[in-house]
Amino acid sequence: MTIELNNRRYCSDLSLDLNNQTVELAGWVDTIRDHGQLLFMHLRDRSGVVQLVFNPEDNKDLHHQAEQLRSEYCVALKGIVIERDDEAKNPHVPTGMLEVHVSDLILYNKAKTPPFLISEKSVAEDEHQDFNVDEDLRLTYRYLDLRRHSMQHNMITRHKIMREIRNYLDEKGFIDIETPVLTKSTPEGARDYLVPSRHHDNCFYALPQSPQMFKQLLMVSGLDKYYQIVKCFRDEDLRPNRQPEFTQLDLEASFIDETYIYSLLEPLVERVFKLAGKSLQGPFPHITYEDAMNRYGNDHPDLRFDMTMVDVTDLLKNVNYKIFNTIANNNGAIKGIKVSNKASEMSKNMLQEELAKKVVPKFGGKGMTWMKVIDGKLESNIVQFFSEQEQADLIHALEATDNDVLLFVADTNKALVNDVLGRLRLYVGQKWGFIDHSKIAACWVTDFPMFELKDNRLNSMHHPFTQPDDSFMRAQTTDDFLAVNSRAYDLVINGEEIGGGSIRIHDSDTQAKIFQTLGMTDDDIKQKFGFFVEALTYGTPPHGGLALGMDRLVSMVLDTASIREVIAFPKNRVAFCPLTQAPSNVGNQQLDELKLSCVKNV
RNA sequence: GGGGGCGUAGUUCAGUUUGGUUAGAACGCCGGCCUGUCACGCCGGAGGUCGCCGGUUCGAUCCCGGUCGUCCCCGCCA
Repeated sequence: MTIELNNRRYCSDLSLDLNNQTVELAGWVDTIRDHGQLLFMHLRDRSGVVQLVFNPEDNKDLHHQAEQLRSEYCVALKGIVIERDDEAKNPHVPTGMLEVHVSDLILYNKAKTPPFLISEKSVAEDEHQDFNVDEDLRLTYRYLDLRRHSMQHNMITRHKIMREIRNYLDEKGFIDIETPVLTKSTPEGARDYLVPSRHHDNCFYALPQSPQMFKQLLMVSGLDKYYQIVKCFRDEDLRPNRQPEFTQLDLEASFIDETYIYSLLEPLVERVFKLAGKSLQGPFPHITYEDAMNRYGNDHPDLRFDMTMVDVTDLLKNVNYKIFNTIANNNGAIKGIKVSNKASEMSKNMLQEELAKKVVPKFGGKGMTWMKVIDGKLESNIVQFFSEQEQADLIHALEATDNDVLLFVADTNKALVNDVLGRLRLYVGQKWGFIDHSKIAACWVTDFPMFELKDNRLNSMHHPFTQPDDSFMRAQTTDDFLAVNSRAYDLVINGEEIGGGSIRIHDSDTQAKIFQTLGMTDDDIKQKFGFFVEALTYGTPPHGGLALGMDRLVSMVLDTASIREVIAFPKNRVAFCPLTQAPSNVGNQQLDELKLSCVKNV
């Protein structure tokens, strides 16, 4: 028997408009409910499920055939759409008002019992019901994991986001141009993945950490507006939200400034989140790097809640509390956050034993001081060391009112105070319900330092092609250079860095001085960036761009636990693919051709 | 590279505290019954190298050492 499938429909396309009509469907057996005579089944395809009915009174042979079916068997069928009786309708399933009375059935393939349950039962109420299976097992059988409805939803949404981005950038005049994957190793940044060359002895390609130099070369070429959704590779240790290969939206444009980038990206981000029914409005707030560090303790502030850090060092220069006094008078910092309206809920025991003694030390802090605001006065285990004036100053500085809790971190190392208190802010915000998870809070972080000290040497904070501010060409000393800001910007959403970019250097004098400042010799430059510096001398336009981490963005839009949920075939935590067993050994013949040999480490 | 957690049935987990006869549950799977189920129900059944190697012991899933795998935190990620 054959069933004509060119007009087949998806399960969730079925509606009462098709009542009493014949339809063709194809997919996998999702669930079976066998009543001995009447046999119900859910058929699943990528759109969802629909209930099939086999009644032996209608067709005994067919019913017998259907009784042989098991979960995950691949089938096609022909049947009539029938509206269910009212009491038999299932409001939890989108097609629950109807069912298909099957007349013809083809079994394409049986299936072994899968290593984990694929059916998600189509229970709409808790769509994110627990799917708790070891991730390596899921990755080993990823093709079955991807048969699950929620994974298909993730993949389909990812596709829609990519399509939205391409449409938008096309509207804006951007051209999609591919850049090489086999390319040149760059000395800066992350570790490169290397590919040995068979044609050139002792030579290696590197997989791109990003198409950075190529996209700038495209601007030299006059292509003007470029974008690409492209894989990038970095051989660093993995983290939950990090993969050795990941996808970036990479874009670059000429004759533009920061304002152009902001106004280009903001509607794009809005449209992307709108695909998942989430709204946010531009313009996104701007916050300088310095502000972000001082008020939030990191350069990727979570603006979904307030609780900003306040510096009270100057108020406590004469305080009797010895720890604070020493720190305040030795160039240290004392900073606090206000936990609004939680004094009655946060017990002294929790504040002291949990936060001060366990949580804060885990964040690298030496200690934490807490105070509660009760009847306009401060209460804590150390409040007697603070004068009335100092107490009033603290309440005023943190704009505290009754039932607030103030948490302070102090250290002679100012950067440490920002770091520890920033982490504490996030911890408290999370644990005590200050984060509104329905909210999308985006911002631009700007005015990054151009350089940072790394192993006591000047190092590019963003990358060496970033345009510095005007003070750079005058700068001489290390301190001068450290004071230079760059024209870089990061896009931060809900406390996560989603992307970043900069206005680039377009004249070779500035570029040369940057390389020089970074301690690179002429030979270094020539060998590593020679072609690039040369290119800058042929009429380079002013230009700039940005790259967005697409895996993180999609993961955020879909609210998944990790980026691996939005990547079809990810690597696991140790950069291994349990499905293909990559990376793996290769034969000696392959190694010989590459003139490589493995040094066994015994 | 440093620190920590975990590894028991196809899956998710109990059990190990205090070593002791036959290692359990739920779901899944197989068989039987069942005409309106949709987490169908009822009855029955199969299914285990307790990650691996070694040690202690009369005896090890349990204690100790090592090893492998995996997850988390820090370093790292221009």
